[in-house]
Amino acid sequence: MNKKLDISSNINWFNQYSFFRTLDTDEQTFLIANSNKVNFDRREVLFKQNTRTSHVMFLQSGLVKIFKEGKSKKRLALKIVNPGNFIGLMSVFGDDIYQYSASAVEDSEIFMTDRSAFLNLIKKNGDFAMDIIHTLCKDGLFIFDKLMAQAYKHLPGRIANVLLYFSQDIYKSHVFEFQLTRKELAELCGTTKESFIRTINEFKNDKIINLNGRKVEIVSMNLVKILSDLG
Amino acid sequence: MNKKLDISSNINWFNQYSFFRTLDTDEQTFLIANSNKVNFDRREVLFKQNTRTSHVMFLQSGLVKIFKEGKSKKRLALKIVNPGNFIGLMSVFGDDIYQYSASAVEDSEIFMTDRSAFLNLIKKNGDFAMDIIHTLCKDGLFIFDKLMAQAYKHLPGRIANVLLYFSQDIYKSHVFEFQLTRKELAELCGTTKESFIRTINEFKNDKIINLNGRKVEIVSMNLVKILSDLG
DNA sequence: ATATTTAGGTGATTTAAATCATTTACTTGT
DNA sequence: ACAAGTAAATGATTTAAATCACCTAAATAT
Repeated sequence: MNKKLDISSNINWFNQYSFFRTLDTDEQTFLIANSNKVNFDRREVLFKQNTRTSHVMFLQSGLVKIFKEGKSKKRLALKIVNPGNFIGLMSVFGDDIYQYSASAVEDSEIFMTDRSAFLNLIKKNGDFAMDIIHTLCKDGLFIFDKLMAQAYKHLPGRIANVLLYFSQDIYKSHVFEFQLTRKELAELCGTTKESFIRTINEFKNDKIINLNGRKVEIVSMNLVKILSDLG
Repeated sequence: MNKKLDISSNINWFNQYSFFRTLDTDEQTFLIANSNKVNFDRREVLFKQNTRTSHVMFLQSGLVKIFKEGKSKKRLALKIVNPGNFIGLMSVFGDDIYQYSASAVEDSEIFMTDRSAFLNLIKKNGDFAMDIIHTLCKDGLFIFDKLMAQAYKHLPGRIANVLLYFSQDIYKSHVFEFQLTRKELAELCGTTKESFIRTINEFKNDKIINLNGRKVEIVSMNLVKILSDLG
């Protein structure tokens, strides 16, 4: 599950991700020397809320869910992480303890870097630091948007948000297949599975989407956007 | 309202704030040379959502409210900024456009730095960059907590949160005076003024707090914590 | 000084969504 | 192939909080 990294074979995939673009060859070599690649199976936990932070994780392939657990097994999913993005940066550099959990939604390859090595690169390379800062800001603004939606949008609006999120950010297609259960989707909308099912089936009955099990087709992107907008 | 800064008189207050601790004398001089001090009166707007970002703002004295405006004049207050903290960093480095507004809750002195000069310091001084990263992470985690509370805590729990927030983070006392109207306090709890008034008056009737206009005394900190915890 | 607006407060009513209960349809493991 | 567990779905009921309507008390403007 955990393997040492060979430098030459890794420099290549580095350059496809904008994050490592700012690192020079020495820095890339240093990063690789202080990292491992770890594979996680679907549903495996990457890290659990309330455990100590240790590594910076970068998703190479697969799909990862970020979620928070509260009292009486209530869960709220924050987002789904796409390949080419960091996982849990906010906790690693914000607290010694993870403030949320992460689990693999699909089989995933994670590039794990020692926290202190990553910190060295940030301190040494200002452009790299700025990329990280930009990402953290974007992430923060995303959460603020979710907070606003949670406070003021009704369920149809929040479900429309999530449909747009999957279609535009995750799968980049108007047809896709959820890799999450209804309960998990409900957690992403900040509601219960029953309410989620009822409301998304109304979308289906109103022919705004086609829904067959986990297969979705957005029939009227326009209506979904209007629903999201009106809240 | 806007005055040029004299270097020698400013180096002093710099050192009382941990943020500028990592800057050497040259960097401090550079920062001051690229900054102005601006005063805002109570209720004046520092920046408005959907306008272009331009400066990094640091609160020297006063109190500032960060809030987002949605459809049909719905507002959600994110937080109250204390002296010694940056205002709107997340938008300045996350987007060209402010994603939220800020207004002075009390008369406030703002130290404003040109975005590009601030960026230079981040790129040049890795420790400074790490401090900024740490702050952004903390801010992000704070919003995530609010999101969780908004999704799963009932109003009494969210009001208890806000009471703890004022008492522990803002005023650092169990007696304090709100500088906000009931409507603004409601916006900080993600509710309406009517619901806020009803619920906080229940706290008063149950002798958990004393409330007289805007004057608050937390009578049983323990009960407030329990209410916050149970949700 | 008086009018007008803004803030604080209360009661009655409605409403969105949670909760509870149960059924049916899939997966997953042995 | 079958049992057992998990996921999806739907109806009935309850509930927290929004909305609506109104009133009083301060604050601000003329």
